[in-house]
Amino acid sequence: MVGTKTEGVMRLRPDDASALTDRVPAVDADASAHVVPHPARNLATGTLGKAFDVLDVIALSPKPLRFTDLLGLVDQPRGTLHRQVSNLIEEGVVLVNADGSYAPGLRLLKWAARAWSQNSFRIIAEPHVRQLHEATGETVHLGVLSGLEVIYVDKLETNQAVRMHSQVGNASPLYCTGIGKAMLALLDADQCAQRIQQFSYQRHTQATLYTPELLLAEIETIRTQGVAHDREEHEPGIRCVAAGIDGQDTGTIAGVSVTAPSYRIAEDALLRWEILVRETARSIEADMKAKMGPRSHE
Amino acid sequence: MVGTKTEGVMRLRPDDASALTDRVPAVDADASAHVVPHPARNLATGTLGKAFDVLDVIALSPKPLRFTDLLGLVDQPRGTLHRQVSNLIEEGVVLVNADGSYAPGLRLLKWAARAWSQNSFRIIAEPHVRQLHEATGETVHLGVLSGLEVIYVDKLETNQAVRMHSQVGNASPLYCTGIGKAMLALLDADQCAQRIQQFSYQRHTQATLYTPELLLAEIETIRTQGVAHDREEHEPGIRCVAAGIDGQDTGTIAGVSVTAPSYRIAEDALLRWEILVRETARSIEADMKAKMGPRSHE
DNA sequence: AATTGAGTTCCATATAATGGAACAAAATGA
DNA sequence: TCATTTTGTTCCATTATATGGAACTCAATT
Repeated sequence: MVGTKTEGVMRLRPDDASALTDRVPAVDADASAHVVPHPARNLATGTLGKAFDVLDVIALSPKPLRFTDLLGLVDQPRGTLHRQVSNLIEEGVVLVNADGSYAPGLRLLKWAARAWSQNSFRIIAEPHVRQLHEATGETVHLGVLSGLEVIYVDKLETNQAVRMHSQVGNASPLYCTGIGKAMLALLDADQCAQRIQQFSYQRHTQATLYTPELLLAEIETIRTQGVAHDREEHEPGIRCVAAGIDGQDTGTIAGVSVTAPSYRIAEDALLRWEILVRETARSIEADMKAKMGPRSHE
Repeated sequence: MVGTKTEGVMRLRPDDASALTDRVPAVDADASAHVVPHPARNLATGTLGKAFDVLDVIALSPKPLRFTDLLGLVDQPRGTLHRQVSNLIEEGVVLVNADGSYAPGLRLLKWAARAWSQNSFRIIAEPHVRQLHEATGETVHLGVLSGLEVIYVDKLETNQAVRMHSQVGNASPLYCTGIGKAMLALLDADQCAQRIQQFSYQRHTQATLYTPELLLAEIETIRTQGVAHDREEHEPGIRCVAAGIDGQDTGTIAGVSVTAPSYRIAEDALLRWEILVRETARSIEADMKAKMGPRSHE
């Protein structure tokens, strides 16, 4: 019986990419960085795949899209696209704004609330993540590999703020985040290489590893060290230490990390984190083995 | 409508209530919902509708379902259902647990995070909701009408607890919640009557209005008073005062509420809340009118 | 070894999605 | 103001896709 005592609680926050606080200047001052399409899209197989493809474009677009905008982003004839969107609207997963632009619908919230609260990996990992948070006193993330991205499923913030935010459900690229790189290092050569090819690299900061070569070398290092560092590669001024979690026969690949602003991190803290984060990852793996068992198929 | 008891251990929530009592409401496999936007479920139109129907059953089930369980809940032949589920899995919206049971997938989180953060109604309502929270010092909910349910899109809790929880995305029935009843009172006679017929009533508490007649009378009262009361009709010991929000030509029907445990509510507070909640609803409506404009099409 | 139950695959058929083109409705602009 | 373009919507013969009954595999049970 895995996770019989779920806390049906999900916290969402507006997409504020900053891993840390609101004081981060946000690199995306230049809109051009954001305009870049949607990196991790499925190759639409079947009717369902195509519909989700459209939903993806609508949901993941940084700006509201109207019909013609969509038409430019999705490779579909007008009539077809129109019907696909109509269906999505009728199903409540897409809604139409006042100006005719589309947005993802609230029906998705309901599904997601369940997806989060029922997720057995997250449930198993939670106590370990909390322990890491208490041990370090810094922000801790828990993320899961999904395609070319890491999807965050939990976050414990250094609670200095009055309100506690979370960015559950937000996604980041693999190549410029600690958890992302740690997960890549866990994949077998093929899987890893394949993804490294597919990324559409962007220099989020000066330190971003923005070529397959740089990334491959980094991942080699991560493999030997067992931890990954994000040295302000995603957000300026933000560092993190992460470790990958290999779900083995459960099929889950995930990661944990500790994050903090660079100026606050002492050398010895960094070392201590490496150990703690690695231990946390190992504990979670052990717990998964004990509580989840092998996956039956696929 | 939710355990605001901060003791953190015995938190009961709509979702996991069934984890304890195994009466299993068994996913309302009822009904012939037609005209309503996206009804609870059923009458799957097109391939997409059928797929979402399956997803709904998987996501909304109180207990993990394996293939044969699903087969009993969805009206589809084996071969068909198998392919539908396979497609959902391939698309990442359904995942397979270790024991072969299905669960909603994490891809939904990403969509939902966007749906929430982009939702213009929620954005407009937020400052008003926060103001109400500050004025009352009690838990405040913001919910939107979706089919036969209210989906909560925001929640400000009385922050006595260390961790702040939210149940964004959770859904509750219309007939036994303050916001739900307030929204019903806002609908035109047809829409209202239609839903009142479709509900599958359950006596959540002693006070639950569990027949169409009781409910209709209540709604009449709500119409004249402009506020709805939840007198421990959903959760024992929990009361709330709610007001409906009529989005007019935006098509949105929503509601706000103030919630607290019965023992803590003084008579004068109740009166004060009625006024504050109603004012909040009116302010949100005004803001919507100003900032959203009419919807272009159905 | 025989039997049941759960899950998966196959494939002729029916059904639903497709997409080009014609149509309607706003927005533009001269 | 009316013509013109842009944007969104509908139609329908064609084609691709989903359908579902049946046969099959693989474990558990007896």
